[in-house]
Amino acid sequence: MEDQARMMSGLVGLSGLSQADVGDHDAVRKQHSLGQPQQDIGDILQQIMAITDESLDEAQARKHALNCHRMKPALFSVLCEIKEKTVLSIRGIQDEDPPDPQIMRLDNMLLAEGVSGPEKGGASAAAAAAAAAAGGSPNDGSIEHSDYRAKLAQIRQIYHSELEKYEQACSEFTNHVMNLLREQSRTRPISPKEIERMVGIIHRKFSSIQMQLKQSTCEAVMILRSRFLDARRKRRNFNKQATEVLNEYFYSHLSNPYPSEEAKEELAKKCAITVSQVSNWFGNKRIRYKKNIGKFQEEANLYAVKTAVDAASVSSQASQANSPATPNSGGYPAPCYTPDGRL
DNA sequence: TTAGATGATTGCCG
DNA sequence: CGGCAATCATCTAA
Repeated sequence: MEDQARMMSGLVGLSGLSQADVGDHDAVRKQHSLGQPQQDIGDILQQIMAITDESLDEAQARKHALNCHRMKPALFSVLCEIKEKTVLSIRGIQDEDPPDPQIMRLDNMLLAEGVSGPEKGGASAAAAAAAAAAGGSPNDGSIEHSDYRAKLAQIRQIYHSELEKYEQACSEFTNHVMNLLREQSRTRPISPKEIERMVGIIHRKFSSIQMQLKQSTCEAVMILRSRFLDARRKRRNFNKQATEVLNEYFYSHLSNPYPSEEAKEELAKKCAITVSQVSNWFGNKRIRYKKNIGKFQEEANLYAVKTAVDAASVSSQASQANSPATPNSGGYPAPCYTPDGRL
């Protein structure tokens, strides 16, 4: 009966019940002041429970006494064993997961984009070079290039500072928990193995947070890339001189406006654009000219005259007869190109 | 703000 | 693979 009362009083601190609800306070006090704990486990438990009822100094003294008790290590290991067999064994199984393939994928991508790799790495330079090669005149290209690099550097900086913050928070928290558990292991059955396991759990939690960071960084990089590498979004009209050169070629080869590979290269060099841009231009030009020859008539005449004048000036023979109003009179190919008229 | 111009892309064909 | 046709996305002049 007395034992029961002791146990009940011990529970008071934990359950929040009032002393009046569980029994005679003075009787309990008397038990506490009995001095050295008895050798049976029930007494030790009782004392552990009773700690909550005592003042801090008293509690510390009692805690120390408990720690020094010769039964303590045995009891501790038994309780740890019991705990291990029940809760932790269940948890232990699901904790053993292999390295996440998702996070490896994200890591690889960030490395490839030059975000997580070494500063100013080759990867980012390569990506920027690809951006420059993707389109636009060299001038615009270099502007986009530096803009792209700046944005990428910004993303990289945010990524690294966030990562550092997470790592710091993780290690701080881990230390805190470890200290707490070590401290509590003096009064609770917490084995080093369990502490280790807890650290593992914390690390997993933080790495899942890190994965979110990596994921959002990847997204940001993808958006950046799509914005800068999709040339359609950053289309620049060719400069006047380039258009002039291309038109000259087109109208002076109206009967067969299909420049050879060499001619394309030549034109590309003259216009400071890529060969594929030349191809695009001719493809667009042919289709649009064909669709509406009338609309291009004036332009055709203009370039016919232009070419004629150029040729005439080379032969140092004035061609006064030619004027925009009287086109196709210089012996140059008339705008006779038709869809079927491809020679 | 908007219509037309224009460079790029995509899908298909021979 | 080169070219055509349709279409997209952006630029530009009015």
